[in-house]
Amino acid sequence: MNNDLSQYPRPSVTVDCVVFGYDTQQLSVLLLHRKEEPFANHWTLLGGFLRLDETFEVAAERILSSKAGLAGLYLEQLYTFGSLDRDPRGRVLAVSYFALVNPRQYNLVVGNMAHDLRWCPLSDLPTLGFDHHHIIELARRRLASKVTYQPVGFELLNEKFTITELQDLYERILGQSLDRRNFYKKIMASGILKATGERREGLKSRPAEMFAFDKTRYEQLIEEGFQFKI
Amino acid sequence: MNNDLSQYPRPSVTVDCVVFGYDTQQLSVLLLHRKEEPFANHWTLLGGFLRLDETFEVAAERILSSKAGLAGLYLEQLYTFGSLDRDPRGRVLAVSYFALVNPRQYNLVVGNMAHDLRWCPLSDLPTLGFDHHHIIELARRRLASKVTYQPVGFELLNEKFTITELQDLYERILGQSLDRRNFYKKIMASGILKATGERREGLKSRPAEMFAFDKTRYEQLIEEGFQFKI
DNA sequence: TTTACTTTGCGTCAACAAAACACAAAGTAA
DNA sequence: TTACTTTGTGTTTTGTTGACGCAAAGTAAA
Repeated sequence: MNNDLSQYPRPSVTVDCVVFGYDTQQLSVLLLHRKEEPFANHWTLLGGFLRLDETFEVAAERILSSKAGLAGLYLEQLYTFGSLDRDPRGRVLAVSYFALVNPRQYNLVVGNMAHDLRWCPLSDLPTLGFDHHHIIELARRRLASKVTYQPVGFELLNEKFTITELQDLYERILGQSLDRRNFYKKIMASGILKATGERREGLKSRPAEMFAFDKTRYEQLIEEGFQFKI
Repeated sequence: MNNDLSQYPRPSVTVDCVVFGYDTQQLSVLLLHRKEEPFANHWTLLGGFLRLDETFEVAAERILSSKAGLAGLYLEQLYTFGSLDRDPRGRVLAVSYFALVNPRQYNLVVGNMAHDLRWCPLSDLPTLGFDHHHIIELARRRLASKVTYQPVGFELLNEKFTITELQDLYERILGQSLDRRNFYKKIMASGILKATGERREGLKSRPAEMFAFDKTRYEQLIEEGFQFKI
């Protein structure tokens, strides 16, 4: 290493976000329709160039806010992609993040570049630009593995939800069906939900009790060495 | 995004490697004593600037080879660090990798910059430059979690080893002691070891049988849906 | 108001996996 | 021989998971 950084050629670096949303019983990602080259008229993840005065997280928040009007999301670094040919313009690294959001709690605000912005179901993705298919696939796997040992899924639901709703979300994330009664017992026994007293009304059968994620209790349990697991 | 990359300021990017080694019943990392600023006379991870014509993996191999004479190691991306002040020279991102190596199988070749290069026990690390303490701590946790569901530890041992040696390695990685008999049964039942017929001689008690990791068999088992677990 | 139907909440039981522990066999050291 | 250490295998106890039964609480229709 040398003390003068300017003598080394530097790559461009983008921060690309895989924003997961869950609504009407579907797991989706937020995609943006590009107008400019490269990959004009292709769908891509929300991304942008990292500025030298911001961390990855700050860049991700700027990008999510300016391109979709989203703020304060759960964010986690996923992986950094660096193949030589992933961007036709030259050497561009992508530090990828994944985010979880409840689409009902935010209105999408399309940025001033006026691209089309849309929730696309994971089960039916369009052709994507760059290596974004690859990034989404990795994010999907990471989410599936994460959800089994950390209560992250709640970010995707309304504040109050029924156990059945929670189970449906888990089944979509994991891609497999779970026994309703065992799931119920497991999640209740974990102690991380608090009853709200309310019930989901207006359906054609017995109204289910609604619960909320008890973050304080969860942190307390973690302190005591408890391990969340589904 | 714009088609001309040159208009955006670009960060420098290094690839930094956490090389784990296990020998004489200790888990160590390979560290390099710096002579130049910044952090002259501090110990740091093996790292170097990414070149525009190489992937992270190629860069890691170049760095490990040129600075320590190591080649063909098990490599895995760990995390990308990007805080604003992690390098006093300016904005430098670090794409970190961790590597596993059996110190007995390689002779360290100190690079032509003639730094001091040393295996430092994880339990007794010196003060490190940059945020490398932080990187090592993350790598340590990742290795501990990985070793429970993937047979990666074998990279750290000789080709042939006894079950007791394997258990000692696991105990050091996990930081907890395991029941000898249960460990023995579990690892044998997994089917990923093949007997060599040889025995560890010259000790003061019953000679133990030596085994080798059966990679072919492991891949076959994975194919059948088997899940490795300790 | 009765009956049929759906979904919820809770319980049971068997199968399997993990943790705790007993012990003989195979070597070395005195 | 005897004492000692470590290895390889077995058994028992405990805990967890998966499969499934069923009454309770609601709606819809007769």
